[in-house]
Amino acid sequence: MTIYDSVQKTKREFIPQESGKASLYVCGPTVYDDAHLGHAKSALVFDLLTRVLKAEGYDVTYARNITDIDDKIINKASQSGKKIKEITDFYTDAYHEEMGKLGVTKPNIEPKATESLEAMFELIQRLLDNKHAYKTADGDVYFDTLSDSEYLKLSHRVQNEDEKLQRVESSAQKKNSADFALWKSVKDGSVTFDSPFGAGRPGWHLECSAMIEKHLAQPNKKFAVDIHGGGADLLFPHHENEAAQTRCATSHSLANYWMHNGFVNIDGEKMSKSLGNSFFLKDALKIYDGEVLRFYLLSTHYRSNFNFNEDDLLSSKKRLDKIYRVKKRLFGLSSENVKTPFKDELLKVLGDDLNVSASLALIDEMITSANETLDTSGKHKELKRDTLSNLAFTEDVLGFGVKNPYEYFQFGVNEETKAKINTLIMQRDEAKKAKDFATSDKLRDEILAFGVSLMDTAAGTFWERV
RNA sequence: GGUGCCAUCGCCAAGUGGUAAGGCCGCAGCCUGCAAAGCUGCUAUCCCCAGUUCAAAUCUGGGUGGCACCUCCA
Repeated sequence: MTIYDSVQKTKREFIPQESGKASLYVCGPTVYDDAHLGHAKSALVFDLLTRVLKAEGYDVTYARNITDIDDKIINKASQSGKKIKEITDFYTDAYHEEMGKLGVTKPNIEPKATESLEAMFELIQRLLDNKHAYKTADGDVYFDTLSDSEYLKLSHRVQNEDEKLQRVESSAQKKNSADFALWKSVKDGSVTFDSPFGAGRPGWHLECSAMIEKHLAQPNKKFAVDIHGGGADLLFPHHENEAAQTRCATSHSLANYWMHNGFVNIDGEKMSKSLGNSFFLKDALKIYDGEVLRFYLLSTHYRSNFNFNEDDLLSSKKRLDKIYRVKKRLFGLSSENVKTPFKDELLKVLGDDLNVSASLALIDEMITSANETLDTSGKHKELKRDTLSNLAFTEDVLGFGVKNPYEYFQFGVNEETKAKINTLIMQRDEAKKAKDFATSDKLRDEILAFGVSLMDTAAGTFWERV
């Protein structure tokens, strides 16, 4: 497959370091608040990537971290009076639950910062030993950006000379304004971790480098991982700094391929707390089926910025509905795995840097063609078999159409309402049989008032939530 | 100010040199007791200007208009 490498800024054929295996590391959430649509987008994109890699036959090792040491977490703890772990556990659980609803497959490895401190210490020590890091009088440890000739090559940034040579006269005692903390000394008695460098907290960038070394990297390889992913905003400074640390502390570079997903905006504006327009997943999931959100968020190319908009979401839902309607037409038939041209084509377009749009066009064509044939009389045994197999493949690779179709269409309708609707449908059927259309139409209006639509089919009358 | 990205039908959105995928909406028809669903048909020459080429939405230059990063951020 080909992958757009956001560092080389070009599409590159994916060639893993170890034949048949692919390693992927993605920056996960800092668990101090509810996950929003942006977190969902990132998780979905890399979930899709792992699914496609697996479908192409790769043995994928996928790691996504949980940042559970962070100033924001500590602030939240001191403000709320709750314990750190109470907060991080709560948001970690919530994250897992919400991602599950979006159909995001769990990573193979999900390291936490608090469980990776030893690896961080080791990395810091190596950087101190080889003079890529220094201690300040305050007890902080900084990475010396001037010591790394490759610094800023990743993000293609230029630092002007004045800025570069500017000595920072603050209490931090940084040599250079671009230097970043590997270890922050904390003396006020608040949350600290013991380390060979004194009590304090690790720098954010260090986490990822350390976890990659600990869980994924093989020392004799040129790159620590095949692919490193994350949100577009992480390229600088986060990934730049990660790459610098790994490059200077180990014998290999951090990643061979870099992938960055675009941002999610709400009605044209960036989500932010100051604008008060953050769309949290927990709220979105109350209104929309998780799979609808999955479909919508993945419907645009991962590198583009995504503008979340309710009208577009509804048109995405209608598209997903079509998958479920054909599933309904074939419901209950046993499926078998057969080779079809559709599968090859689907994998081909998804293998082109995850061209989801092209894959959706293929799915729509496949469904239309199946419906067209099913509309004509006949058994169509082979078509049914192939369509079921195609749908199963779509479920595996894209995660679309994984639910029971009847339950999908009844999302958000409570049992009491379902019972009422079913009673009314039975009454309407009797009226229809008696050709009492005035009554049956009146009953239909009553049913439609529940916010559902009705479909009379050969197999009976079905309803869907509108 | 520095760096970079983008501009395709009413809306969403593929396509990076050979003559515009797909979806939503809309219109017409088939089907239906009537609907709904499904199916069929119809709907763009690709922001502007100049250039390269036998050939450009796709390459180059200029312009206009959006956006992102440069501070924590998916």
